[in-house]
Amino acid sequence: MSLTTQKLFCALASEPLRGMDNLMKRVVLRSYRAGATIFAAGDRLHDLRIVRSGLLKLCYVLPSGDEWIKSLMAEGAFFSSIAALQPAGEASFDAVAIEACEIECLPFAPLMDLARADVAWAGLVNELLLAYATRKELRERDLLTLKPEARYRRFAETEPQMVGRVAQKDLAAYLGVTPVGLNRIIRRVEGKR
Amino acid sequence: MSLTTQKLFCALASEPLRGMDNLMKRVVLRSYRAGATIFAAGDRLHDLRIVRSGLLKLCYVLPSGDEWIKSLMAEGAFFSSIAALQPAGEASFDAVAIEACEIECLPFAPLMDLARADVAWAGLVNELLLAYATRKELRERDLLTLKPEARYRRFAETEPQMVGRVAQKDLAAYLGVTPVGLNRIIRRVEGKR
DNA sequence: ACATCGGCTTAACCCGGGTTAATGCGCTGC
DNA sequence: GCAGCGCATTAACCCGGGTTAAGCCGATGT
Repeated sequence: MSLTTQKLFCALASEPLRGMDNLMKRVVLRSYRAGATIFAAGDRLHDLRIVRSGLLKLCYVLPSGDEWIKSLMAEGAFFSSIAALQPAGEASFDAVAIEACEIECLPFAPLMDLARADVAWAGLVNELLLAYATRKELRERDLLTLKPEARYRRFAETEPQMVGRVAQKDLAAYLGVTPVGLNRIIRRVEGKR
Repeated sequence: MSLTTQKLFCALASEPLRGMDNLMKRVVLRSYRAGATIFAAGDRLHDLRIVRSGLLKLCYVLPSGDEWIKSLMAEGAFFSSIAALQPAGEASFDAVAIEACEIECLPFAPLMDLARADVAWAGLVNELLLAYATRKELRERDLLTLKPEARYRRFAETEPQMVGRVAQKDLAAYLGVTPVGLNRIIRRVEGKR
């Protein structure tokens, strides 16, 4: 079977990776229905997760009950909890399926064993972290320098296919506005056509 | 001489690092006066930079001339441009000294050579990226889930020594409000004592 | 001593998004 | 078919921060 994980790794790696086939045997495929919780804040994660199909959200739920979406992950994306890499680390956010999802789960342990023994694998882990850091950096930039309306415009431009896939309230939580606020923005922006 | 860079690496490394002394010989110390530009958006960076003393800001300057501060870096912090790690990458932000700074510059090339040859060094690079990603993640979270006033409160609580070190306009640019707006917030918050 | 300049303070007005609430619509389950 | 629920829509009102502008204060240079 052809794994999305393997495609991802091959695309990121700058050198051939020995032991790929053995590692791929450790991948477990899990399925979730739309709305299902994939993991919750406080959980210990022991694997890297790669989206084979579907769409999910990573979200912070505040004590007040408000939900803010950290990221939206679609086919080909990978996620986990950075904190969970630390020995005593727990996820600080929830992962919830928006559409039905198939997730490939690759345990950290054998990946880290390879990375500790083989510089090519260590390089791959590096690329994964680099890709992650780059994503966070772009998002930080948008949140810092753009107002809500500009954030919506950019999202609609750069990820048009996503606009139809996520509920408006989720998009609002992702952009950092309330659902009512986003609805107003959409009406205003789309009205100008 | 004792390098901040070496202390940082030893603190992050999980295994002994062979060749540390040789690498440290490649470190160049640079000094900047307050207000000096350390690098500008568009520059190619070829080194990792570690703050030995002083305080600086990394900032996006928009076409409109508005400046937003991505991060504040004080003694012991390290920075560079993630984009600059890519072959054709340029920094997307400016680095400007707030106080007079001494910066240790460590060229990427010998560090990457070590990382490609020695898994212990690859592990260190991993830790550096991990620390960076964690920082970005926390900031993203604050920007997404907190309103300006709450961001100021958190900053004043978690980094009280910084409040006196940075100009109010810089703190405003860091928190994502205008100087006038921040001044209002401070008056409001401090008034409640 | 004086002029200059940048940053802080304050005030007045504006506006975008928050809040609350009512309405309608489509989906699900019975 | 019908009840119920969650989400989108719309409206009214509120408020925090943006904008503009004026005055002030301290540091700097002459």
